[in-house]
Amino acid sequence: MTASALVLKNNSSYHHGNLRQTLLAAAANMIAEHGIESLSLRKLAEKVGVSRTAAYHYFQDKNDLLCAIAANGFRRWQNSLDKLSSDQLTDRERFEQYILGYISFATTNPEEYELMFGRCIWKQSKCTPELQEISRKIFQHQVDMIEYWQSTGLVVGDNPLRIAQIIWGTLHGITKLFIDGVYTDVARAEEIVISALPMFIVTAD
Amino acid sequence: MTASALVLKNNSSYHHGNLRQTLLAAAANMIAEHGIESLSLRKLAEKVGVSRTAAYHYFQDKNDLLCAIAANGFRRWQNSLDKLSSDQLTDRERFEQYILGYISFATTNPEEYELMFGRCIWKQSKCTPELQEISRKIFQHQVDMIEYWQSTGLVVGDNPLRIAQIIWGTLHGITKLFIDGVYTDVARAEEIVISALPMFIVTAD
DNA sequence: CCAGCATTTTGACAGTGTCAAGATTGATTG
DNA sequence: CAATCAATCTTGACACTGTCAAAATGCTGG
Repeated sequence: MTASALVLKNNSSYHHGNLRQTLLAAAANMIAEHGIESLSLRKLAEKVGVSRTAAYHYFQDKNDLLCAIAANGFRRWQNSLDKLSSDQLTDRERFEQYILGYISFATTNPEEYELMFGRCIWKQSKCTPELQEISRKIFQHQVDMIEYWQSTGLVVGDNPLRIAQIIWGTLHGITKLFIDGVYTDVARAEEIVISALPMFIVTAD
Repeated sequence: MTASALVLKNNSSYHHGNLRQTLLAAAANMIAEHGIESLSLRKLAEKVGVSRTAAYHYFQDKNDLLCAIAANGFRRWQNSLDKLSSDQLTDRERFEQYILGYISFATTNPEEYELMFGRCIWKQSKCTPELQEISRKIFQHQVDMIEYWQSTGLVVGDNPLRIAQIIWGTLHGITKLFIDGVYTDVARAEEIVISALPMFIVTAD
């Protein structure tokens, strides 16, 4: 049993402490450091100081664990969005901050982003009900935001859903070209997306 | 040795015939049918009727095989682009056909597209020189096309490279949201991208 | 104190990529 | 034509993976 495991252990009642939280935190760390594909349940168990199959009492399988991490990611993204609405900004400033915040979130947590919006979870429809719920809520929230900006005349187009899909698609695409390594210099993502802004805004700069 | 292996075998000189081509074709089929992540060298070998490690004489490792498949994909995409240039079209028609062709290519060969533009190959810089070469050429070709359309006043913006990156990002993003399963109805990809067209074209419809 | 239950471990299995060493076989050369 | 050679393919082995069944552990309520 490692020292770090002992540190994480003492705050709760049962055998190992709250293993579920510990596993989630450790897994998120490992993913952020070494990428999704190099996370194995066995290495995770060893790092936490627990047996190979201990995680199976809290997660149905590996996919279930990944969904839980993704759900946490959506919660953090939700917080960013909430903080954005509470800031005192003009509509235009808020729109720009939304765009920049999206890129910032994705590029500073690329592996978490991949988990949230990538094929790993969504492709084979192995999406947890919890994840389904929270992600659907956030997708809707984003559509609502853009619909609002459109209704005030800030954002172009006449079909609210469509323009929301296009803007999201653009953000997602530029983001992924960078974090997947097709483009190498991640720092440029923000520049590019700023250049794209005028295409979405009605009044020219 | 299975019957299908015998069929594939007789056309060439050596032991198994041209195993390299056979492996590439079979692997591409398996990937197209069941997805990248469910392709294993062992299942592939069995399907071709050959031993587990036979492929290692033609490919350094699994990644090398995937790169070869991706390179083939780029060659097919290159052909589409060449065919597009030879068609007798106005600039605007050609631009629209390029956009639609991109979506069409990606949605009819989603797994190949994922291989060509996804993290699997590019992320850990395990990109073959051959793949590096051909992909770089095509990326440049696409940038050149958009630069030309911009020089004729068809496409918006003042920085050619930037607008090329943005257009590609939008295409890539919308594509990936669909083929990764975040959006479920792939048929809608084309509609969305058509709605996005006016944003890139100078004169309104 | 002990029965029961939540929690964790051990053992096992099938599957994976890949390496080292051996077997096969078509081509080449004496 | 036969012996050698090198290209080609197979066998054996290893470490690693996810996951299941069964056993062991240890806290908690009666």
